[in-house]
Amino acid sequence: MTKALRAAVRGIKGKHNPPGSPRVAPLSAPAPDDGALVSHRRRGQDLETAILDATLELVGAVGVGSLTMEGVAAAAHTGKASVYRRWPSKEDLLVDAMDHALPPLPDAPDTGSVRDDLLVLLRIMREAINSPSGCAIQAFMFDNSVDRSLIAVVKHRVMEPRQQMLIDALARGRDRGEVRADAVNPRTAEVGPALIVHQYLMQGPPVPDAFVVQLVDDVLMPLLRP
Amino acid sequence: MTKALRAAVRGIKGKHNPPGSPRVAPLSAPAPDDGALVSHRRRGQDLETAILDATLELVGAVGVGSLTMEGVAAAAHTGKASVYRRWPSKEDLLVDAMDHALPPLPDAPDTGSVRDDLLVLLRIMREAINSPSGCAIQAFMFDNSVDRSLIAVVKHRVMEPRQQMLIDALARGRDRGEVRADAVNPRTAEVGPALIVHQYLMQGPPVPDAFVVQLVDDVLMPLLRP
DNA sequence: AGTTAAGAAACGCAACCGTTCACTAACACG
DNA sequence: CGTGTTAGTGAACGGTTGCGTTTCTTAACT
Repeated sequence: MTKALRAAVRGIKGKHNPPGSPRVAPLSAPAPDDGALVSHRRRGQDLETAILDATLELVGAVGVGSLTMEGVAAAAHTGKASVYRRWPSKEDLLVDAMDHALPPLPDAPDTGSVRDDLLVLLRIMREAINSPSGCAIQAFMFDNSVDRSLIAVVKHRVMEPRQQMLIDALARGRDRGEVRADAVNPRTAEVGPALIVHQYLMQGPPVPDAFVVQLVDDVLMPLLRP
Repeated sequence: MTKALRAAVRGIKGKHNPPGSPRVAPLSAPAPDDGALVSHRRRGQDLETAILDATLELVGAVGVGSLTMEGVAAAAHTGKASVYRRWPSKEDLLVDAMDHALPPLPDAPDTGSVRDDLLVLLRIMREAINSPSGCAIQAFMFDNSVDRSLIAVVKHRVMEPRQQMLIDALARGRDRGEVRADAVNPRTAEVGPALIVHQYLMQGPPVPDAFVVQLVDDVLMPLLRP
Protein backbone atom coordinates (compact mmCIF):
# COMPACT_ATOMS: atom_id res chain seq x y z
CA MET A 1 0.00 0.00 0.00
CA THR A 2 2.33 2.65 1.23
CA LYS A 3 5.19 1.39 -0.90
CA ALA A 4 4.08 2.85 -4.19
CA LEU A 5 3.69 6.39 -2.90
CA ARG A 6 6.83 6.26 -0.82
CA ALA A 7 8.90 4.97 -3.69
CA ALA A 8 7.48 7.64 -5.92
CA VAL A 9 8.74 10.37 -3.65
CA ARG A 10 11.97 8.86 -2.50
CA GLY A 11 13.00 8.70 -6.10
CA ILE A 12 12.35 12.40 -6.53
CA LYS A 13 13.79 13.99 -3.49
CA GLY A 14 15.74 11.76 -1.15
CA LYS A 15 18.04 13.63 1.15
CA HIS A 16 19.39 13.27 4.63
CA ASN A 17 21.71 15.23 6.85
CA PRO A 18 24.62 13.87 8.83
CA PRO A 19 24.44 14.45 12.57
CA GLY A 20 25.52 17.89 13.74
CA SER A 21 28.22 18.84 16.20
CA PRO A 22 27.76 18.42 19.95
CA ARG A 23 26.57 21.26 22.06
CA VAL A 24 26.73 22.75 25.53
CA ALA A 25 24.43 20.91 27.87
CA PRO A 26 21.60 23.07 29.21
CA LEU A 27 21.02 22.90 32.93
CA SER A 28 17.35 23.79 33.24
CA ALA A 29 15.08 22.16 35.77
CA PRO A 30 11.51 22.02 34.46
CA ALA A 31 8.52 22.73 36.63
CA PRO A 32 7.22 19.87 38.82
CA ASP A 33 3.94 18.06 38.20
CA ASP A 34 0.97 20.39 38.07
CA GLY A 35 -1.43 17.64 39.05
CA ALA A 36 -3.27 17.68 35.74
CA LEU A 37 -5.81 14.92 35.56
CA VAL A 38 -5.07 13.60 32.09
CA SER A 39 -1.63 13.31 30.59
CA HIS A 40 -2.43 10.52 28.14
CA ARG A 41 0.92 10.04 26.58
CA ARG A 42 0.25 8.28 23.32
CA ARG A 43 2.75 5.98 21.68
CA GLY A 44 3.41 4.09 18.50
CA GLN A 45 0.52 3.55 16.14
CA ASP A 46 -1.71 5.73 18.25
CA LEU A 47 0.46 8.78 18.01
CA GLU A 48 1.32 8.15 14.41
CA THR A 49 -2.34 8.16 13.46
CA ALA A 50 -2.88 11.35 15.41
CA ILE A 51 -0.04 13.05 13.53
CA LEU A 52 -1.32 11.90 10.16
CA ASP A 53 -4.81 13.07 11.00
CA ALA A 54 -3.49 16.42 12.10
CA THR A 55 -1.54 16.70 8.87
CA LEU A 56 -4.63 16.02 6.81
CA GLU A 57 -6.63 18.52 8.77
CA LEU A 58 -4.00 21.18 8.24
CA VAL A 59 -3.58 20.46 4.57
CA GLY A 60 -7.29 20.78 4.13
CA ALA A 61 -7.37 24.00 6.11
CA VAL A 62 -4.35 25.95 4.90
CA GLY A 63 -3.15 24.05 1.86
CA VAL A 64 0.11 22.34 1.12
CA GLY A 65 2.09 25.52 0.69
CA SER A 66 1.44 26.74 4.21
CA LEU A 67 1.80 23.42 5.94
CA THR A 68 4.48 23.55 8.63
CA MET A 69 5.97 20.85 10.78
CA GLU A 70 5.46 22.97 13.82
CA GLY A 71 1.84 23.39 12.90
CA VAL A 72 1.46 19.65 12.52
CA ALA A 73 3.11 18.96 15.86
CA ALA A 74 0.92 21.53 17.58
CA ALA A 75 -2.26 20.25 15.95
CA ALA A 76 -1.37 16.70 16.99
CA HIS A 77 -0.61 17.94 20.52
CA THR A 78 2.91 16.63 20.41
CA GLY A 79 6.41 17.89 19.74
CA LYS A 80 8.33 18.24 16.53
CA ALA A 81 10.76 15.60 17.72
CA SER A 82 8.09 12.94 17.62
CA VAL A 83 7.23 13.95 14.09
CA TYR A 84 10.81 13.97 12.91
CA ARG A 85 11.42 10.64 14.56
CA ARG A 86 9.02 9.14 12.03
CA TRP A 87 9.37 11.27 8.92
CA PRO A 88 12.64 12.79 7.79
CA SER A 89 10.97 15.64 5.94
CA LYS A 90 7.73 17.39 5.27
CA GLU A 91 7.40 15.72 1.89
CA ASP A 92 7.60 12.26 3.39
CA LEU A 93 5.01 13.16 5.98
CA LEU A 94 2.76 14.54 3.29
CA VAL A 95 3.01 11.39 1.23
CA ASP A 96 2.18 9.11 4.14
CA ALA A 97 -0.64 11.42 5.15
CA MET A 98 -2.10 11.18 1.68
CA ASP A 99 -1.73 7.44 1.79
CA HIS A 100 -3.50 7.47 5.12
CA ALA A 101 -6.25 9.57 3.61
CA LEU A 102 -7.00 7.36 0.66
CA PRO A 103 -10.45 5.89 1.16
CA PRO A 104 -10.84 2.16 0.60
CA LEU A 105 -12.42 1.08 -2.65
CA PRO A 106 -16.11 0.48 -2.12
CA ASP A 107 -17.79 -2.70 -3.29
CA ALA A 108 -19.10 -2.45 -6.80
CA PRO A 109 -22.87 -2.01 -6.60
CA ASP A 110 -25.21 -3.95 -8.83
CA THR A 111 -28.74 -2.89 -8.02
CA GLY A 112 -30.21 -3.82 -11.36
CA SER A 113 -30.75 -0.25 -12.54
CA VAL A 114 -28.24 2.29 -13.82
CA ARG A 115 -29.88 5.06 -11.92
CA ASP A 116 -29.47 3.32 -8.61
CA ASP A 117 -25.95 2.14 -9.40
CA LEU A 118 -24.93 5.68 -10.27
CA LEU A 119 -26.64 7.00 -7.20
CA VAL A 120 -24.74 4.59 -4.98
CA LEU A 121 -21.37 5.34 -6.56
CA LEU A 122 -21.78 9.10 -6.64
CA ARG A 123 -23.10 9.18 -3.09
CA ILE A 124 -19.97 7.40 -1.98
CA MET A 125 -17.98 9.99 -3.84
CA ARG A 126 -19.95 12.76 -2.20
CA GLU A 127 -19.21 11.40 1.24
CA ALA A 128 -15.55 11.03 0.41
CA ILE A 129 -15.22 14.57 -0.84
CA ASN A 130 -17.06 15.94 2.17
CA SER A 131 -14.80 14.18 4.64
CA PRO A 132 -11.64 15.78 6.05
CA SER A 133 -9.57 13.30 4.09
CA GLY A 134 -11.30 14.21 0.87
CA CYS A 135 -10.76 17.86 1.59
CA ALA A 136 -7.07 17.24 2.10
CA ILE A 137 -6.78 15.20 -1.06
CA GLN A 138 -8.43 17.99 -3.00
CA ALA A 139 -6.04 20.56 -1.59
CA PHE A 140 -3.13 18.28 -2.34
CA MET A 141 -4.06 17.41 -5.89
CA PHE A 142 -5.01 20.87 -7.00
CA ASP A 143 -1.89 22.54 -5.68
CA ASN A 144 0.42 23.47 -8.51
CA SER A 145 3.45 23.29 -6.30
CA VAL A 146 2.96 19.58 -5.71
CA ASP A 147 4.98 17.30 -7.90
CA ARG A 148 2.95 16.10 -10.84
CA SER A 149 4.22 12.54 -10.62
CA LEU A 150 2.90 12.35 -7.08
CA ILE A 151 -0.45 13.59 -8.20
CA ALA A 152 -0.39 10.96 -10.90
CA VAL A 153 0.01 8.27 -8.26
CA VAL A 154 -2.98 9.48 -6.28
CA LYS A 155 -4.96 9.77 -9.49
CA HIS A 156 -4.07 6.25 -10.45
CA ARG A 157 -5.00 4.82 -7.11
CA VAL A 158 -8.07 6.90 -6.27
CA MET A 159 -9.64 8.24 -9.40
CA GLU A 160 -9.14 5.52 -11.97
CA PRO A 161 -10.63 2.56 -10.07
CA ARG A 162 -13.69 4.60 -9.28
CA GLN A 163 -14.08 5.71 -12.85
CA GLN A 164 -13.85 2.09 -13.89
CA MET A 165 -16.68 1.22 -11.53
CA LEU A 166 -18.78 3.89 -13.17
CA ILE A 167 -17.96 2.56 -16.62
CA ASP A 168 -18.90 -0.92 -15.46
CA ALA A 169 -22.23 0.36 -14.19
CA LEU A 170 -22.85 2.00 -17.56
CA ALA A 171 -21.95 -1.21 -19.37
CA ARG A 172 -24.39 -3.20 -17.29
CA GLY A 173 -27.03 -0.60 -18.09
CA ARG A 174 -26.28 -0.94 -21.78
CA ASP A 175 -26.68 -4.71 -21.57
CA ARG A 176 -30.08 -4.16 -20.03
CA GLY A 177 -31.00 -1.66 -22.73
CA GLU A 178 -31.16 1.24 -20.30
CA VAL A 179 -28.12 3.03 -21.67
CA ARG A 180 -27.26 4.23 -25.16
CA ALA A 181 -24.44 2.00 -26.41
CA ASP A 182 -21.97 4.74 -27.31
CA ALA A 183 -22.46 6.41 -23.95
CA VAL A 184 -20.37 3.68 -22.37
CA ASN A 185 -17.01 5.46 -22.43
CA PRO A 186 -14.64 7.24 -20.09
CA ARG A 187 -15.76 10.65 -21.26
CA THR A 188 -19.31 10.03 -20.13
CA ALA A 189 -18.25 8.33 -16.94
CA GLU A 190 -16.30 11.45 -16.09
CA VAL A 191 -19.38 13.65 -16.03
CA GLY A 192 -20.64 12.69 -12.60
CA PRO A 193 -17.32 13.06 -10.78
CA ALA A 194 -16.53 16.26 -12.66
CA LEU A 195 -19.78 17.87 -11.60
CA ILE A 196 -19.37 16.84 -7.99
CA VAL A 197 -15.85 18.24 -7.90
CA HIS A 198 -17.03 21.37 -9.65
CA GLN A 199 -19.83 21.82 -7.17
CA TYR A 200 -17.36 21.34 -4.34
CA LEU A 201 -15.02 23.91 -5.79
CA MET A 202 -17.68 26.45 -6.63
CA GLN A 203 -19.99 26.24 -3.66
CA GLY A 204 -17.61 24.83 -1.13
CA PRO A 205 -18.24 21.93 1.18
CA PRO A 206 -20.37 20.18 1.98
CA VAL A 207 -21.85 18.92 -1.26
CA PRO A 208 -25.47 18.16 -0.35
CA ASP A 209 -27.04 14.81 -1.06
CA ALA A 210 -29.78 16.53 -3.04
CA PHE A 211 -27.16 17.72 -5.49
CA VAL A 212 -26.20 14.15 -6.29
CA VAL A 213 -29.81 13.18 -6.85
CA GLN A 214 -30.40 16.13 -9.17
CA LEU A 215 -27.17 15.38 -10.95
CA VAL A 216 -28.26 11.85 -11.68
CA ASP A 217 -31.83 12.69 -12.65
CA ASP A 218 -31.32 15.97 -14.53
CA VAL A 219 -27.99 15.33 -16.20
CA LEU A 220 -26.85 11.75 -16.26
CA MET A 221 -30.13 10.00 -17.03
CA PRO A 222 -30.99 12.30 -19.96
CA LEU A 223 -27.44 11.92 -21.19
CA LEU A 224 -27.55 8.14 -21.05
CA ARG A 225 -31.01 7.51 -22.42
CA PRO A 226 -31.06 5.49 -25.66
CA MET B 1 -13.49 47.38 -12.44
CA THR B 2 -10.97 47.25 -9.67
CA LYS B 3 -13.33 48.82 -7.19
CA ALA B 4 -15.41 45.78 -6.40
CA LEU B 5 -12.54 43.48 -5.56
CA ARG B 6 -10.64 46.13 -3.67
CA ALA B 7 -13.65 47.03 -1.58
CA ALA B 8 -14.28 43.38 -0.88
CA VAL B 9 -10.86 42.95 0.65
CA ARG B 10 -10.46 46.29 2.34
CA GLY B 11 -13.60 45.49 4.24
CA ILE B 12 -12.15 42.22 5.44
CA LYS B 13 -8.63 43.01 6.37
CA GLY B 14 -7.66 46.66 6.31
CA LYS B 15 -4.59 47.38 8.34
CA HIS B 16 -1.65 49.70 8.27
CA ASN B 17 1.38 50.24 10.42
CA PRO B 18 2.60 53.53 11.83
CA PRO B 19 6.10 54.53 10.80
CA GLY B 20 8.91 52.93 12.75
CA SER B 21 11.71 54.55 14.70
CA PRO B 22 14.65 56.22 12.97
CA ARG B 23 17.82 54.35 12.32
CA VAL B 24 21.53 54.72 11.87
CA ALA B 25 22.33 55.96 8.39
CA PRO B 26 24.38 53.49 6.35
CA LEU B 27 27.34 54.96 4.56
CA SER B 28 27.88 52.54 1.71
CA ALA B 29 28.97 53.69 -1.72
CA PRO B 30 27.57 51.34 -4.38
CA ALA B 31 29.63 50.20 -7.32
CA PRO B 32 29.95 52.62 -10.25
CA ASP B 33 28.31 52.07 -13.59
CA ASP B 34 29.28 48.78 -15.15
CA GLY B 35 28.62 50.01 -18.64
CA ALA B 36 25.72 47.60 -19.19
CA LEU B 37 23.90 48.34 -22.38
CA VAL B 38 20.35 48.18 -21.05
CA SER B 39 19.24 49.54 -17.72
CA HIS B 40 15.60 50.06 -18.67
CA ARG B 41 14.25 51.60 -15.55
CA ARG B 42 10.51 51.23 -15.86
CA ARG B 43 8.08 53.56 -14.16
CA GLY B 44 4.40 54.00 -13.42
CA GLN B 45 1.89 51.91 -15.31
CA ASP B 46 4.65 50.00 -17.04
CA LEU B 47 6.20 48.73 -13.84
CA GLU B 48 2.86 48.14 -12.22
CA THR B 49 1.83 45.84 -15.03
CA ALA B 50 5.13 43.98 -14.83
CA ILE B 51 4.62 43.40 -11.11
CA LEU B 52 1.07 42.19 -11.58
CA ASP B 53 2.15 39.84 -14.35
CA ALA B 54 4.95 38.50 -12.21
CA THR B 55 2.48 37.94 -9.39
CA LEU B 56 0.16 35.98 -11.64
CA GLU B 57 2.99 33.90 -12.95
CA LEU B 58 4.13 33.06 -9.45
CA VAL B 59 0.67 32.27 -8.18
CA GLY B 60 0.20 29.92 -11.07
CA ALA B 61 3.55 28.31 -10.48
CA VAL B 62 3.80 27.90 -6.72
CA GLY B 63 0.31 28.67 -5.46
CA VAL B 64 -0.99 31.33 -3.13
CA GLY B 65 0.47 29.79 0.00
CA SER B 66 4.03 30.01 -1.23
CA LEU B 67 3.75 33.41 -2.85
CA THR B 68 6.29 35.83 -1.39
CA MET B 69 6.80 39.52 -1.91
CA GLU B 70 10.47 38.95 -2.45
CA GLY B 71 9.67 36.38 -5.09
CA VAL B 72 7.34 38.81 -6.81
CA ALA B 73 9.91 41.59 -6.77
CA ALA B 74 12.58 39.27 -8.15
CA ALA B 75 10.31 37.91 -10.85
CA ALA B 76 9.38 41.44 -11.88
CA HIS B 77 13.07 42.43 -11.86
CA THR B 78 12.52 45.16 -9.33
CA GLY B 79 12.87 45.73 -5.62
CA LYS B 80 10.47 45.13 -2.80
CA ALA B 81 10.24 48.84 -2.17
CA SER B 82 8.58 49.41 -5.51
CA VAL B 83 6.07 46.72 -4.70
CA TYR B 84 5.30 48.06 -1.26
CA ARG B 85 5.01 51.58 -2.64
CA ARG B 86 1.91 50.37 -4.51
CA TRP B 87 0.40 47.69 -2.33
CA PRO B 88 0.47 47.77 1.45
CA SER B 89 0.34 44.00 1.81
CA LYS B 90 0.44 40.72 -0.02
CA GLU B 91 -3.33 40.38 0.11
CA ASP B 92 -3.84 43.70 -1.63
CA LEU B 93 -1.37 42.76 -4.30
CA LEU B 94 -3.08 39.43 -4.77
CA VAL B 95 -6.46 41.04 -5.18
CA ASP B 96 -5.26 43.52 -7.77
CA ALA B 97 -3.38 40.78 -9.58
CA MET B 98 -6.55 38.75 -9.77
CA ASP B 99 -8.41 41.76 -11.02
CA HIS B 100 -5.71 42.22 -13.61
CA ALA B 101 -6.07 38.59 -14.62
CA LEU B 102 -9.79 38.61 -15.16
CA PRO B 103 -10.43 38.10 -18.84
CA PRO B 104 -12.91 40.47 -20.51
CA LEU B 105 -16.37 39.14 -21.18
CA PRO B 106 -16.53 37.87 -24.73
CA ASP B 107 -19.34 38.90 -27.07
CA ALA B 108 -22.26 36.54 -26.92
CA PRO B 109 -22.16 34.33 -30.00
CA ASP B 110 -25.26 33.62 -32.05
CA THR B 111 -24.29 31.31 -34.86
CA GLY B 112 -27.72 29.86 -35.39
CA SER B 113 -26.89 26.43 -33.97
CA VAL B 114 -26.45 25.33 -30.38
CA ARG B 115 -23.52 23.17 -31.26
CA ASP B 116 -21.60 26.05 -32.75
CA ASP B 117 -22.60 28.45 -29.99
CA LEU B 118 -21.39 25.99 -27.38
CA LEU B 119 -18.22 25.38 -29.31
CA VAL B 120 -17.46 29.09 -29.43
CA LEU B 121 -18.13 29.64 -25.74
CA LEU B 122 -16.25 26.59 -24.52
CA ARG B 123 -13.31 27.30 -26.78
CA ILE B 124 -13.06 30.73 -25.24
CA MET B 125 -13.12 29.07 -21.85
CA ARG B 126 -10.44 26.64 -22.94
CA GLU B 127 -8.17 29.45 -24.04
CA ALA B 128 -8.77 31.32 -20.82
CA ILE B 129 -7.95 28.34 -18.64
CA ASN B 130 -4.82 27.59 -20.65
CA SER B 131 -3.45 31.11 -20.30
CA PRO B 132 -1.15 32.13 -17.44
CA SER B 133 -3.93 34.28 -16.03
CA GLY B 134 -6.30 31.36 -16.07
CA CYS B 135 -3.75 29.21 -14.35
CA ALA B 136 -3.36 31.82 -11.63
CA ILE B 137 -7.10 32.19 -11.18
CA GLN B 138 -7.41 28.44 -10.77
CA ALA B 139 -4.68 28.36 -8.17
CA PHE B 140 -6.30 31.26 -6.40
CA MET B 141 -9.82 29.96 -6.37
CA PHE B 142 -9.01 26.41 -5.39
CA ASP B 143 -6.80 27.34 -2.47
CA ASN B 144 -8.52 26.65 0.80
CA SER B 145 -6.52 29.30 2.58
CA VAL B 146 -8.00 32.05 0.43
CA ASP B 147 -10.88 33.93 1.95
CA ARG B 148 -14.16 32.53 0.71
CA SER B 149 -15.74 35.94 0.24
CA LEU B 150 -12.95 36.86 -2.14
CA ILE B 151 -13.52 33.73 -4.11
CA ALA B 152 -17.17 34.61 -4.22
CA VAL B 153 -16.33 37.93 -5.85
CA VAL B 154 -14.25 36.27 -8.56
CA LYS B 155 -16.98 33.72 -9.04
CA HIS B 156 -19.57 36.40 -9.39
CA ARG B 157 -17.56 38.37 -11.91
CA VAL B 158 -16.02 35.56 -13.94
CA MET B 159 -18.09 32.44 -13.67
CA GLU B 160 -21.66 33.70 -13.50
CA PRO B 161 -21.71 35.90 -16.59
CA ARG B 162 -20.23 33.09 -18.64
CA GLN B 163 -22.70 30.59 -17.30
CA GLN B 164 -25.47 32.99 -18.24
CA MET B 165 -24.14 33.15 -21.79
CA LEU B 166 -24.31 29.37 -21.94
CA ILE B 167 -27.86 29.37 -20.64
CA ASP B 168 -28.78 31.96 -23.24
CA ALA B 169 -27.31 29.78 -25.96
CA LEU B 170 -29.34 26.84 -24.68
CA ALA B 171 -32.49 28.97 -24.63
CA ARG B 172 -31.98 30.01 -28.23
CA GLY B 173 -31.50 26.37 -29.14
CA ARG B 174 -34.72 25.49 -27.37
CA ASP B 175 -36.57 28.19 -29.33
CA ARG B 176 -35.24 26.61 -32.51
CA GLY B 177 -36.30 23.17 -31.36
CA GLU B 178 -32.73 21.92 -31.09
CA VAL B 179 -32.71 21.63 -27.35
CA ARG B 180 -34.97 19.76 -24.98
CA ALA B 181 -36.97 22.36 -23.07
CA ASP B 182 -36.11 21.24 -19.55
CA ALA B 183 -32.41 21.14 -20.39
CA VAL B 184 -32.34 24.92 -20.26
CA ASN B 185 -31.19 25.32 -16.68
CA PRO B 186 -28.07 26.19 -14.70
CA ARG B 187 -27.36 22.58 -13.86
CA THR B 188 -27.02 21.64 -17.50
CA ALA B 189 -25.11 24.79 -18.39
CA GLU B 190 -22.60 23.81 -15.73
CA VAL B 191 -21.65 20.59 -17.44
CA GLY B 192 -19.33 22.07 -20.07
CA PRO B 193 -17.33 24.28 -17.72
CA ALA B 194 -17.18 21.53 -15.10
CA LEU B 195 -15.69 19.06 -17.55
CA ILE B 196 -13.14 21.54 -18.83
CA VAL B 197 -12.06 22.37 -15.30
CA HIS B 198 -11.99 18.70 -14.42
CA GLN B 199 -9.87 17.92 -17.46
CA TYR B 200 -7.52 20.74 -16.49
CA LEU B 201 -7.21 19.45 -12.96
CA MET B 202 -6.81 15.81 -13.87
CA GLN B 203 -4.59 15.95 -16.93
CA GLY B 204 -2.98 19.31 -16.35
CA PRO B 205 -2.62 22.10 -18.84
CA PRO B 206 -3.03 22.61 -21.63
CA VAL B 207 -6.56 21.44 -22.34
CA PRO B 208 -6.48 20.49 -26.02
CA ASP B 209 -8.97 21.85 -28.49
CA ALA B 210 -9.96 18.33 -29.44
CA PHE B 211 -11.19 17.82 -25.91
CA VAL B 212 -13.67 20.65 -26.30
CA VAL B 213 -14.97 19.24 -29.56
CA GLN B 214 -15.41 15.80 -28.07
CA LEU B 215 -17.05 17.32 -25.05
CA VAL B 216 -19.61 19.07 -27.19
CA ASP B 217 -20.29 16.17 -29.53
CA ASP B 218 -20.11 13.24 -27.14
CA VAL B 219 -21.59 14.76 -24.00
CA LEU B 220 -23.44 18.01 -24.50
CA MET B 221 -25.28 17.29 -27.74
CA PRO B 222 -26.62 13.92 -26.55
CA LEU B 223 -27.58 15.55 -23.28
CA LEU B 224 -29.47 18.37 -24.97
CA ARG B 225 -31.23 16.49 -27.70
CA PRO B 226 -35.02 16.62 -27.48
C1' DA C 1 17.03 72.49 -12.62
C1' DG C 2 13.89 70.41 -9.71
C1' DT C 3 10.81 66.71 -8.61
C1' DT C 4 9.51 62.09 -8.53
C1' DA C 5 10.14 57.47 -8.08
C1' DA C 6 12.90 53.10 -9.36
C1' DG C 7 16.81 50.28 -7.78
C1' DA C 8 19.54 48.17 -4.39
C1' DA C 9 20.88 47.01 -0.02
C1' DA C 10 20.48 46.77 4.41
C1' DC C 11 17.67 46.49 9.07
C1' DG C 12 14.84 44.34 13.08
C1' DC C 13 11.53 41.02 13.64
C1' DA C 14 9.05 36.76 13.40
C1' DA C 15 8.22 32.10 11.75
C1' DC C 16 9.86 27.85 10.53
C1' DC C 17 13.44 24.46 9.69
C1' DG C 18 15.87 20.35 11.33
C1' DT C 19 18.45 18.97 15.41
C1' DT C 20 19.66 18.08 20.10
C1' DC C 21 19.13 17.41 24.92
C1' DA C 22 17.15 16.31 29.62
C1' DC C 23 13.32 14.53 31.54
C1' DT C 24 9.81 11.13 32.20
C1' DA C 25 5.84 8.10 31.13
C1' DA C 26 4.80 3.70 29.24
C1' DC C 27 6.13 -0.65 28.26
C1' DA C 28 8.86 -5.40 28.53
C1' DC C 29 11.09 -8.73 30.80
C1' DG C 30 13.33 -11.52 34.34
C1' DC D 1 7.49 -6.47 41.46
C1' DG D 2 11.40 -4.03 40.51
C1' DT D 3 14.36 -2.70 36.88
C1' DG D 4 15.96 -1.66 32.27
C1' DT D 5 14.61 -0.05 27.81
C1' DT D 6 12.04 2.56 24.62
C1' DA D 7 10.04 6.55 23.10
C1' DG D 8 7.03 10.90 23.87
C1' DT D 9 7.46 15.74 25.79
C1' DG D 10 9.11 20.17 25.96
C1' DA D 11 12.43 23.39 25.37
C1' DA D 12 16.07 25.20 23.43
C1' DC D 13 19.63 25.94 19.52
C1' DG D 14 21.71 27.96 15.04
C1' DG D 15 20.36 28.82 10.49
C1' DT D 16 17.32 30.34 6.85
C1' DT D 17 13.60 32.74 4.81
C1' DG D 18 10.23 36.19 4.35
C1' DC D 19 8.06 40.43 6.14
C1' DG D 20 7.59 45.28 6.11
C1' DT D 21 10.56 49.35 6.59
C1' DT D 22 14.15 52.53 5.81
C1' DT D 23 17.89 54.83 3.49
C1' DC D 24 20.70 56.32 -0.22
C1' DT D 25 21.78 56.67 -4.98
C1' DT D 26 20.31 57.47 -9.54
C1' DA D 27 17.45 57.46 -13.66
C1' DA D 28 13.40 59.44 -15.79
C1' DC D 29 10.10 62.83 -16.25
C1' DT D 30 8.26 68.20 -15.99
